[in-house]
Amino acid sequence: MTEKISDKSTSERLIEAAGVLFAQKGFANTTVRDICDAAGANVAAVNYHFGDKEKLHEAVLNYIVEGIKTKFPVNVSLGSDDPPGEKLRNMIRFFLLRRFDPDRPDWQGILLIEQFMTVHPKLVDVIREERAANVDAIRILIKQIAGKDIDDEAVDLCLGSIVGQCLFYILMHAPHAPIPEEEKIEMNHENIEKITDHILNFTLAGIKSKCEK
Amino acid sequence: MTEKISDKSTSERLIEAAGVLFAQKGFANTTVRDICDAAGANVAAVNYHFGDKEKLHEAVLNYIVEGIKTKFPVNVSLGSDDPPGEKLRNMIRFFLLRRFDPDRPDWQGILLIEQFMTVHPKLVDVIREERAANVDAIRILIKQIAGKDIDDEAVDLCLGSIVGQCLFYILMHAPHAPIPEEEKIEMNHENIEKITDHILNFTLAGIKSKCEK
DNA sequence: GACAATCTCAAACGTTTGTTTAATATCAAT
DNA sequence: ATTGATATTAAACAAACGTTTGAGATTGTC
Repeated sequence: MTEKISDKSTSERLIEAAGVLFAQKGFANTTVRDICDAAGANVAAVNYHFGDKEKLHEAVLNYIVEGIKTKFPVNVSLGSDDPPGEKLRNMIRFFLLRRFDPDRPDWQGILLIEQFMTVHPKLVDVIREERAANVDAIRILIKQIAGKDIDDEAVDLCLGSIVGQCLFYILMHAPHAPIPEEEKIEMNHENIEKITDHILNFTLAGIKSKCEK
Repeated sequence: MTEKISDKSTSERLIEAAGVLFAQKGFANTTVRDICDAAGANVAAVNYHFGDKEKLHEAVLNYIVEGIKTKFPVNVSLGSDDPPGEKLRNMIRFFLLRRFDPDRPDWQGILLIEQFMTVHPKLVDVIREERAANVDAIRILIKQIAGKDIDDEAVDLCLGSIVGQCLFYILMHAPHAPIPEEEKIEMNHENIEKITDHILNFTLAGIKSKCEK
């Protein structure tokens, strides 16, 4: 009698085992035998529960995206009457937390970032929709912060600066990033708040300097 | 009699064909048969000239790195007596040009960026060395711009903001980035200058706001 | 032209891969 | 207890892969 690795169902164990391995070694370098071993399942389990390896991949990505979208709806604060700087701060913070949520296993964030380089066709639409909405929201906030005298080109440049600053922390924690481990900032709640404040203030100063010309 | 695809040597043609395909589909998804077909060579050519597929990979990466390091030595301007803002501008500009050099085929930049996610062991040392030198240089410039009253933590936050802003443009042009093609800014010389100036000014304002607290 | 070194070629080899098969086990409902 | 749907298993399959082989072509040198 063999010991069960966890009390979850086989398909759940497969999704989580696959997620860890995909994040670790990439989709192409992970074999279904690896996955099934890690999940304590038979080699045929992937095909029985998901059809094939590709569909398991889709299931893993959906599993992550669904969780993140409900927990961190980036647009949530836009309806309130907070000042635009406060709203911008919320968006920056959620953007970082989507990758570094301490309550979520790290492989989920890693896998999502990897999709920046090689997006899965099934995810393209979901990501693009969300992206378009977020980009529009940030553009509006930038205009509100800057006042009226800022042209669209300048708005887009500022948009790039905001997103870029967030991307830095996301990328520097990619598992194979060429950065010595000891130089990586630990992304706990305290540091995330600190970084969020920095990005916000840095950005506010940058935007203001933009319309004083 | 079969037509030669180019007048370059077989090993050169293999490196360039492999580079294009690796950038397009990734190392694992590219077969040596694909490479040899594209290079107009026999399947055995990879093994004859490089030993195996992995060593060809290394050869491709070396081929790119050597070219970039000699053409864009990021530290080159640090010795001069230009004002620190000017030096920072040069570093930003070179950082962007390393990826977007209009005189260099695009796959070279793409392949290098992909290494951010899954660094090849043979490249880790080269990249880390360069990175450490560049990071030190930028830190010094930030301190010079800020004056004396800025602590090390603040310097590192500003460093992240600078690198992040550059990364944004590099990442948004990854071949599979979830960004509609029509929204990508064309990275020609004119726009690179424009973006460089923006990042510089945005950063200068950000740094100054940092030491007025 | 003869020789040796270098290179190219079609064919085949041994593994690894994702997938399928058919038999067996599990379990709820009647 | 029997039945039928669902799930798991060991074994095998076919295709694709990186690599090797041995024979032939090409090239440079004397």
